[in-house]
Amino acid sequence: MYRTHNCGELRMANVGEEVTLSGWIQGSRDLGFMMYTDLRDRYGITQLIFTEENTTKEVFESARTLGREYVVKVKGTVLERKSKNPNIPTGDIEIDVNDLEILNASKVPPFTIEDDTDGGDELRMKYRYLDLRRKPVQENLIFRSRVAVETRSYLSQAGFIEVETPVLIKSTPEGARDFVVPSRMNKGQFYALPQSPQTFKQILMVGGFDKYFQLVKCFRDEDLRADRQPEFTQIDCEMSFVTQEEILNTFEGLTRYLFKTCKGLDLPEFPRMTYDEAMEKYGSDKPDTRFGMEFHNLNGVAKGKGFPVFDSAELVAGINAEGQADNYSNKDIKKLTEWMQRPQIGAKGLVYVKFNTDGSIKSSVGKFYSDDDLKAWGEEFGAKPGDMLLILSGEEEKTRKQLNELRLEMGERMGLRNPQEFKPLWVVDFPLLEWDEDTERFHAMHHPFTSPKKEDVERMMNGDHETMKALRADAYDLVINGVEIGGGSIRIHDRDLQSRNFDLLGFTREEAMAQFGFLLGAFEYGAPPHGGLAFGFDRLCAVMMGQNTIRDFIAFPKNNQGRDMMIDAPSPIHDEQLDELCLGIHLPKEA
RNA sequence: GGUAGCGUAGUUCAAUCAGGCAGAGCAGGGGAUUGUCUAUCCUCAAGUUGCGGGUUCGAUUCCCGUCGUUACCGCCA
Repeated sequence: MYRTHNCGELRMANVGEEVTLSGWIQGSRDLGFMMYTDLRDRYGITQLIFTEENTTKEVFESARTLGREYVVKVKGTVLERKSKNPNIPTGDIEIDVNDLEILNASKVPPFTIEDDTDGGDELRMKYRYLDLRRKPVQENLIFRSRVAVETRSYLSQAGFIEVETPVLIKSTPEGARDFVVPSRMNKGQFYALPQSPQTFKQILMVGGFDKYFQLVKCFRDEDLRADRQPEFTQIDCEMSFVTQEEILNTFEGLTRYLFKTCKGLDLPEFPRMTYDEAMEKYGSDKPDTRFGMEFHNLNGVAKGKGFPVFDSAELVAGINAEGQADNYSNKDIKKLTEWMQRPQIGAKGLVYVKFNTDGSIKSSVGKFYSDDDLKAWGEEFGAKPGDMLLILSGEEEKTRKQLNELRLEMGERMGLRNPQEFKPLWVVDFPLLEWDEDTERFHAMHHPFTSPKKEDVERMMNGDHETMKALRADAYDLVINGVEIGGGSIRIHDRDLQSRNFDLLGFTREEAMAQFGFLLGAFEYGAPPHGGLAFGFDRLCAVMMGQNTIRDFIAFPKNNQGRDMMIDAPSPIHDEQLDELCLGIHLPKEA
């Protein structure tokens, strides 16, 4: 028997017991006449003690040969410690070892297996099996498991059926780039890995499974970020005979349940905000509502006073950094301005107005505006003495985007983005279509099966080009703390409306039939009204734990270049494999 | 595809600004140590400064290229 207990469970109550433990050597502290060794497994750390008095010479000498990460089995007696360690649960006891068996030696690991490791990202990924031994990574994966279990529990309880959908499917032109898989039996043809099980879950609705869910891997061949992996997991759901309202309530319920059971937290309200309002007040379709600092439009009070930059701008708008007037010297503001002018943000400049606590007003555009003018601005914001307005101007969409970055940065600097606080938000009424200037065609903002709002259907069937830009969809996103957790929509279940949507998206009838004929076909056999949503499962876990990278919630993640550093994938394949698939490699020529 | 940063001992970093013997913490080896707990003290070892080229009497440092990596922008229905 390798163990009678794990390394995290022995307490004072066990004193005197003969126990057997197995685990990894965390480290040793050799005091000469006696030696302490920490034995670790995923449950905790238990201290082993070897002394000249009580330990046989053979065992003691063997113990001195133990290196970090050796795997051992020990037998011994649980003792009460003379000096206790209040920092760990097993800190009151130690094991007086009388038998030590080295199960496996270990090379010296390339980084320390500690909570605060000295290992960089690259090493940690290459030696992921060592990184996985670290407590923070284990805690994240255990948390993820918990969230998965509770998700299944909640949705099953609510009558949802978990159905698996295929991973080898068909490439579709819309959306992200597909990962493709060559077919040996169908030479020259390819499967694609699903970007999401979208069409399958809709088919399941036609098939009568009126409540479907799945924890499912999705694949998108796009460039990566800290919160984006080429393969990721969704909580994918679809329901029949429901309105948007019922869907939002169902998944608000799921979200509340997950926070309650996995974090012990009761979430506050799930307010609703239209896409237009989010863009206007926050310049983002995923605003962080842990803090206010909403945009205020200054077109009315700032234009027509002779400041050419503002006069020629489509939008003049700003935020109020409350109480920051004294915290920002001219130098600080210059730095902030330079930060805003980085190519990633691309602001032309930044105007400030300080309402100093002594009642004076200071502004970078004081030359053009009287104190009374500036006071009028302050009134727009409800600014108090000590507040500082930060104002941008320019083309409307760009300015909003830049102001969003500024707002988030100021929120960060002012400590308003508390990782322990959770503010959910439904953003609703997304536009149905997005006009792409480059390709001169419409894209589906959500996906091509999204239904326009009922009141917009008539206009969609008959309207002109400009009308199409203004169509709203029954599409919604759940945002928590400025992170898009997931989204969904009511789907089109009518074949004619779906055809019209394909028309607008620039599909010919033939293309639509070739790509989605199976779905259009299904819609001719009594498709129920349906809708659904999907949550990014990895992201949800990260947000719940207040972290902004999803990598440590995935056991074997890929790096920025989409490489698995541990197994070193992707990799070339043998010529025989290529031949079998009738594939040739044509690398791009060097420039 | 782009922008920015990083690449130096097993590892995390310093030295690079202004070219002149490449240094520290941790990890590792050896020793000491009567209650440690990421022990402490002494000591030893550890380097193709990512790679290639250029400038220079001399390059870790400056320049060009390249590769790797991170964050972000584009992209991600």
